[in-house]
Amino acid sequence: MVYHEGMTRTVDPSTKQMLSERVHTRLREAILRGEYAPGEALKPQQLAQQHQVSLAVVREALVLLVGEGIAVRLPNRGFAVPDFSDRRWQQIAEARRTIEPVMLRLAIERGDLDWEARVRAAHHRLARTRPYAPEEGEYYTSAWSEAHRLFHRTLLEGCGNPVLLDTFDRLWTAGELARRWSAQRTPDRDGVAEHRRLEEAALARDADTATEVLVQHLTLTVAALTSAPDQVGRRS
Amino acid sequence: MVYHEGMTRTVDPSTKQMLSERVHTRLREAILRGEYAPGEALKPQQLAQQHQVSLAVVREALVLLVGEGIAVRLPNRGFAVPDFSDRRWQQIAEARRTIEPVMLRLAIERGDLDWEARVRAAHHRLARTRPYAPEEGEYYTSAWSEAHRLFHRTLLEGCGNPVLLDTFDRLWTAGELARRWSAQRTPDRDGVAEHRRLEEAALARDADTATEVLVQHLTLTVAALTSAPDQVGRRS
DNA sequence: CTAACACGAATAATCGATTATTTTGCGGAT
DNA sequence: ATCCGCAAAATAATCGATTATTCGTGTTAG
Repeated sequence: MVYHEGMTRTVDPSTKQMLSERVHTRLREAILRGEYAPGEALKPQQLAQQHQVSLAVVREALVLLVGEGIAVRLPNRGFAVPDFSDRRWQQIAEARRTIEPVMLRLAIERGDLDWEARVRAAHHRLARTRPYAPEEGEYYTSAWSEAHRLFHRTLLEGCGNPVLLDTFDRLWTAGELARRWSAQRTPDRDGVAEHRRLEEAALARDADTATEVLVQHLTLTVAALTSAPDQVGRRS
Repeated sequence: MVYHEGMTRTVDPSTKQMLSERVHTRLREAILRGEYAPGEALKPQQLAQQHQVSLAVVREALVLLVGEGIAVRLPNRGFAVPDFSDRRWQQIAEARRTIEPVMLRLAIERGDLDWEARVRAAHHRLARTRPYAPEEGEYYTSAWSEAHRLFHRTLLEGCGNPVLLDTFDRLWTAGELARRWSAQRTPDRDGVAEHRRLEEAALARDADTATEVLVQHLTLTVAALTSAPDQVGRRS
């Protein structure tokens, strides 16, 4: 009796992922990267050909994206990238202003030494990452965006509640998507100082100051982006 | 040339729904109704046969459920109902205690006359619906559960922020799922009085009292269900 | 007797093709 | 010239079947 050598015991870890997961991840990144216009249709056939997979796989990935709020679905009319309005972006920002300060209080109250260390690490990484790539110019670098997200998330991770952190993740993703298409580009604000003050207040367990800085941080961002073009354009 | 009579111009609104949506809804209700054990596998083949649809449809519905947190997926191992632990249930309850009071403050601050009217209507409906069906005994009636959800949601709808309300919906659903399998049954607490006090404080625009009552409402529920059997069993 | 292995059955994931719906383009009537 | 209605094409939704992976079972080497 022949024992075949090509046993499926040892599998290549790189190819060891579901097709739909891979397509989902790639699509997610593409949308978040802004490679699609707001409202643009996501056509299964085109995507299937583009990614060399079947319709079912693409469809699965798209449904997953809908669940995440990164795509929308119109019955019998296919999938599309959501076209978030400025209004939507303000709503997301308000939701963050509503939820994150309370989470931060919990985190400051409960965070342990490991949390403190991770906050310092995340802040260091953020502070040492250049926000803009001079050559690319367009927008934040992906490295900075990720460091930014991780700093805010790490800060809140002290609360120790995965349900709340999941809520944060959702809001952050929605915000990234909406921010990309909002009317204004991000102004040159001193985000660096704000982040440092946030870190210091949190590690000093000064909840009042920390939440105040956080609210201001979130308010300034959205205000500068949408409702106060005067500040940016300096009219008259 | 023959013009076929069965033109698709006039469509029956009842059958005018995507198959996957219908299966998704039915599955969702079945799971929330507790027809599956925690951790039980959701087998596509079985469900496809049961609902008289193809695998792809069931699969789509299941992916959608995963996105909602009502099902989990293990790569190459299929779908299953999540087995929420008591710990998870406490985390969800804490998340609600964290988020909902702030939302309620917003609602009380912003709610208009229409909101007031809807709050009264929702409370009336809740108060006049019998929580338990004597014959069924097992659990809350679905009518009461829905009225309960709608009362809490209507109360928060005054905030006018769909993003926050979406967050509420998620937490509520997760809570319903987790509560069903938590160790304790719901004790005979005077939820009726709590709801009335909540309504009154909200309509009186008394944010402090309202949030206090809400926090207590949420705390008592989870405490009675999980961490304080003493209160229920009255030991010694 | 234990434990690892091979084999077969069950189930998950994927695919290619079919059916149903919407969109598009054309022709005719007002 | 514009609008309405009917095909034809495009695209979405669904299906049945194929391939890949895991799980259960019996067998055999140690």
